[in-house]
Amino acid sequence: MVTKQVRDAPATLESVAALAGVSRATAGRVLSGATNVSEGARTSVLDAARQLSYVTNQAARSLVTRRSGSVAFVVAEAEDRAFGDPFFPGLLRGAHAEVSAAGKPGVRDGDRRAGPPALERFAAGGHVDAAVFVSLHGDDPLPRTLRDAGVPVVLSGRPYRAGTRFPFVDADNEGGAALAAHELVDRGSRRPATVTGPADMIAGEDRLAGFRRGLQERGVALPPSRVVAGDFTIQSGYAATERLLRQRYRPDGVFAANDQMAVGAMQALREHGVSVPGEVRVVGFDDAPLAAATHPGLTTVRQPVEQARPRDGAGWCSSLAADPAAARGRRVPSRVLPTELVRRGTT
Amino acid sequence: MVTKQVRDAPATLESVAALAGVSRATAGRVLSGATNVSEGARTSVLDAARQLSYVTNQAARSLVTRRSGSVAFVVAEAEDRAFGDPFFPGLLRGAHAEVSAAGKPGVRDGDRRAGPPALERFAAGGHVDAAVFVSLHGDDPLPRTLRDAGVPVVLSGRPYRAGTRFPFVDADNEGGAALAAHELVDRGSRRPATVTGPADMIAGEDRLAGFRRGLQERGVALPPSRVVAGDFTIQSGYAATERLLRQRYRPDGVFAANDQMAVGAMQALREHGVSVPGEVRVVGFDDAPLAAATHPGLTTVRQPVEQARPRDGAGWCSSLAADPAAARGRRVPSRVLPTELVRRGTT
DNA sequence: ATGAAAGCGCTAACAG
DNA sequence: CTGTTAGCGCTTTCAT
Repeated sequence: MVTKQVRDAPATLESVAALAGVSRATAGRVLSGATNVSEGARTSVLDAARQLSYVTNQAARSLVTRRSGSVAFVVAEAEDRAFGDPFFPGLLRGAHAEVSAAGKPGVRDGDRRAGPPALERFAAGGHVDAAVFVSLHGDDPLPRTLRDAGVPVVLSGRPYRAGTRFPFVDADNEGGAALAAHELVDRGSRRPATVTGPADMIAGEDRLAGFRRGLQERGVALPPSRVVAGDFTIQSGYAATERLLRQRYRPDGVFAANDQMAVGAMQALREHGVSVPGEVRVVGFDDAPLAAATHPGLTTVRQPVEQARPRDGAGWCSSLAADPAAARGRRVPSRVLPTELVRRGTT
Repeated sequence: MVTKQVRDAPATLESVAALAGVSRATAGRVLSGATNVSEGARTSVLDAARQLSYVTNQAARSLVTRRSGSVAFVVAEAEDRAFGDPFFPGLLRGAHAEVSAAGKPGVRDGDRRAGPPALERFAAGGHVDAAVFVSLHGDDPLPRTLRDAGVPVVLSGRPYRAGTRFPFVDADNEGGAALAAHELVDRGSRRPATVTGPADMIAGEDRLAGFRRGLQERGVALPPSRVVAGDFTIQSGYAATERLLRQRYRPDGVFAANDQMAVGAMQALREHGVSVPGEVRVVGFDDAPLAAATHPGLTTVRQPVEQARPRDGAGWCSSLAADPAAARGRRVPSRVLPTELVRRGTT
């Protein structure tokens, strides 16, 4: 007597082929979408596959194709900040959307706590077809290491050292910050100030540079006393703003390099009895969910972190994920995404 | 002339064995940490491996062991909320910490947007050793589907239907909410109100139940008019609180079912000129980073979402990840993690 | 258009 | 303790 073993024996190409009455090769052709198969064979294979609820064994496939079908999402960030920053999940989400749109089953997200060696081995071990680096600090060697190991690498955010020619995708931080400067001045601020991001992050630097340029274009000065350092947290925005308020000539405008810090700034302002936007105007950066939730709503610079990506088949990790071979060979072009001012109540 | 091909030919067990002068089997034993190998063999294999910078090919290994070494992290959540909620990255991070501590290389995170069939196929295709479900709504069928497909499943959060016996890990939402009720009353509130979470999330229900119980224990009533619905967003907390403030007898205490809503509540209160904690006391839930950043600091109920996990070798996905075979066979015990009140300035 | 056959790199018996 | 021998399930020439 023959017993059907459903649970214990997952369907294989072999079994599907048998049921369909064709060879394993043909079954494989059908299931991997080759064109040169007769109609008859195709339908019977497809039927058999459905009947056996066949799913292709990725390990076996990877073994021969030398592709894993997933891309690493590496967060090179102090633990607390990465996960605390609302910005980061958006990126993850965008990556997801793109990758799955490209027909890849999932994103593999790495973590640096295990230490570079672990990650390196992981990536080099054929686990991933490519790696996306997010929120890089300073001059991290890991991207280079991976690239040297043959893994295509894309950076989210402009690389710190101009020398290392990695393809990247970034928002136009510089241009967006200039927009913020214009807004502040055009609304009447004459003594604008800024709360910067951490010095080792290129996004922070770019935003400061852009803010400087924007003010200059409007003929407004930015003395060093009105540039205070933050680190992208709410608390740092609060503290930096308090420092600003202690000055003899209080600023009448604050550009915070991200929304978190802008929220902290608003709290400090409110507690010191300073009206927003009456006495001090505030502009943030990112257009995080938080920005729409403050009262008054925070005017901010939107970057298309996730919104723009799913619609955009051309760039970023989608190009990587969709065709690792191409990425491996050709250059993936870098892209700078446009930013725009979202005017709410704080200006 | 012989040319060394470093890049194009990744080292295999074969090549390592050859260089070390042993058989492939012995090399394999060494590299997978078997004990029954002579010192001599061990060192020469290790040397050869280092020299060739050998990394084991996971696909090949998976093919034979039928293990992938990764666990799925499935977020069954309305897109916006999952990624907007600061709570969620914490979970991801906790999962990461546990899984990598257990020697697994990474977490595979799934997404439901591709649709259940895709995810199902993915998980059933031998891609993952287990699946962790996060933030389940209502009575989602997917966990059952996966379990039926032979994938061990663990739920983060108590399952909606008591009937389905899935192992889960959850915070003591009920107990924590009772703590919040006690705090409010003990600090002087006599007309406490609550902003609830969405009705289809068990955590929201549990918190409401716990709040009810806590008040009852203090002999304080909770009329239906002081129970308003929110959906865990800042905005909903703001709106719900405004509704509360329009009532004839204003509440003198608000328990929001999460910190986001508590922040919204504080905004509404402030805008209506209501002092916190002077006229109205506020308590949140989660102890999100946001809670420490408000002014005054938000009193809230902390749940050990991530903190407790890495230290705790026994539970949750660590047990899954560390030993999928055991999980597949035996029951993974469910666990309810303790909550505690974090007193800041709003009570 | 289809089948047969040869591995991909690894692990797991099984002998020695 | 070590080597030999089989495959895991799939893709891919190469014939047919």
